[in-house]
Order: sequence, then C-alpha cells, then structure tokens
Amino acid sequence: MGSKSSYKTKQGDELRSFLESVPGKHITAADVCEYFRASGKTIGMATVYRQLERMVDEGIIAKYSIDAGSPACFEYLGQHLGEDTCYHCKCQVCGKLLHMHCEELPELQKHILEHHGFSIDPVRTVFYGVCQQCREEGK
Amino acid sequence: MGSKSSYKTKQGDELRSFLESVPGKHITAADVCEYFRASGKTIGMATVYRQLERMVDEGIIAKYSIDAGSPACFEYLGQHLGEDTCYHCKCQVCGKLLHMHCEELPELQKHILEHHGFSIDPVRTVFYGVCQQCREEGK
DNA sequence: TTGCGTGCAAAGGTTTTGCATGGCA
DNA sequence: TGCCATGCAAAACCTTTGCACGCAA
Repeated sequence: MGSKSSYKTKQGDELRSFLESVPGKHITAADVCEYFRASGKTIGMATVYRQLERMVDEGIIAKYSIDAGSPACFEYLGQHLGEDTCYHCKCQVCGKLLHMHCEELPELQKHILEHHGFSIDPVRTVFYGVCQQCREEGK
Repeated sequence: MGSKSSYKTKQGDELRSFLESVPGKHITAADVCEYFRASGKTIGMATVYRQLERMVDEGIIAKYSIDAGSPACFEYLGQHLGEDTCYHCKCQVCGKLLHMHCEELPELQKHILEHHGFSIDPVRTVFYGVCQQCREEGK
C-alpha cells in the first residue's frame, strides 16, 4: 500500500492549497466545487472525491461522516499531526461541530488501550452531545 | 414534540420484538426486511425507517451512522437505559463495531461537561480506532 | 368513522464508477 | 510515448416523501 505513483496536477495543487488556507474548518466536497467556481475555475465532483480520498489516505486531511444522509466533511490537519490533537464534538441540537482540547483525553486513550485493547484514533472520533449554548437555551 | 398518538400495529410489534430478541446487536434497515422475509412476512422499507425513527425518538433503540455511504445501524438498548451505558468502538480495519464498558468514561463525561461545557451523549458517541485483534495481526 | 400506519413508487441526496479525453513525466 | 488524472454522465446506494389504501381505535 501507499505505493501509488502520483502526478502533480493543477487541480490537486489548488485543492490542497485551498484546504491549507482553512485549517480547522470543516469542508464538504460541495464546498470545494463552489470555491473553485467562485475563483473562476472548475473542478469535477468526481475529481474532488478522488483527491480527498487520496489525501485522507496520506493522512494530511481527516474525514468525518457525521450524519447518515448529509455530506461528509473534511478538515486539513496541518501541524497537529502529533500529540496536540484535538477532538471533535458534534452538537445534536444546533448541528455545530466544535473543537475541543482536553488534557485528560490522552490519558483516557492510554487507559483504553491498556485495559480494553482498543487503540483510539483521535482524528476520526467524534463526541456527540449538546453544546453549552444549546444547553443554556433549554434543550 | 412527543405528543404523537400512536397505534399498535402488527409490523410495529413484530419489529420491536425482533429488536428485543437481539439486544446488543447492530441491525440495519435491510436486516429487518430480510428477517421479515425469512419469517414469511413482509414489511416495506419505508415502514422500517419510520418505525425505527420513532423508536429512536422514544429512546428504546440507538442509531449509529458510522460511515458515509453505508447504512445506519440500530441497536436495542433494553435495560441499560441508565448509568450502565456502554460506549462503542468502531475498528477502522476490520469494520467491527464493539461494545466497551469502562468505568472511567462517566468521569470523563463529567469532566468534559464541567470544564468544556459539552454534554456527551454516550449512546451516540463512537470511538474510532483499531481493535486488539487487528493490532496484533500487524497493521 | 376518523385518522394513523402501511406499502409502493418516485424523488432526493451523496458518493462511486466507466470511459474517452487531456495533461504530466 | 506511457500512464495517470480529469470530467462528464450514469450508476449505485441509502434514505425520505407523496399518495392511495387498509387497519386500529
């Protein structure tokens, strides 16, 4: 695996630099197309999905499949490819996807690996629940 | 919300008792249809989805939308409608969805609520990662 | 009888795939 | 020149919706 030869293409470069320009933001395939259209360029949906899939495999972006019928969203990982990973929280009420830095999570990760044999991938894991704002506004 | 009058129907009863008969198992809408067909009965896909949605609203089953293009799966919650909730782990290698009982998770839940303002819903939250078996088999 | 549940078919949306063309090396 | 990437269209897939009919209350 990982032995794919790959060409450098205009679309791939533009897509990558677009994603790099919005670190921490969650982008759908449709967002990418719209961005290209707004820039006067075009890109096919199939190309977007193929490029994104490749980048996920390479580990430079993350893919989140939050809900059943809604589009997957992608996020440039950039420099937090190390210990400074942040987890994600998805509010079931307002639908927002939040970032969370928590010092206890690496410990939990370690505990679950040692006691339950499961190695958590922080990049793909999403906590579902209710955010503070929605909780304060009464459910 | 929640003020729906509801009729008792043959399909609803059979679906419910089928789900009750496989506690802790993960069932898709297609699985339900197949089970009915195998029993000599039939049920429409739309009915399955509508009944399942209702049961999710009632809190007696949980719905997991794990991957982008694959079907959502449902699970009868039964008696663990309380503190004895279990979390789920999805192995990205073999695709299995595992149950995990962990005493530390309620504490984490509390910590995140108090320090990060986010109220986690254990029923919907899924940890992504790699299971023990896959880890031992290399990769 | 009233109105909800069901079933079929059609629509909706996201993602994947086939195939001819164009671009990178 | 060889091979990969692209783009368009079509397909595949899961899920939702519309509408007429049937069944529960």
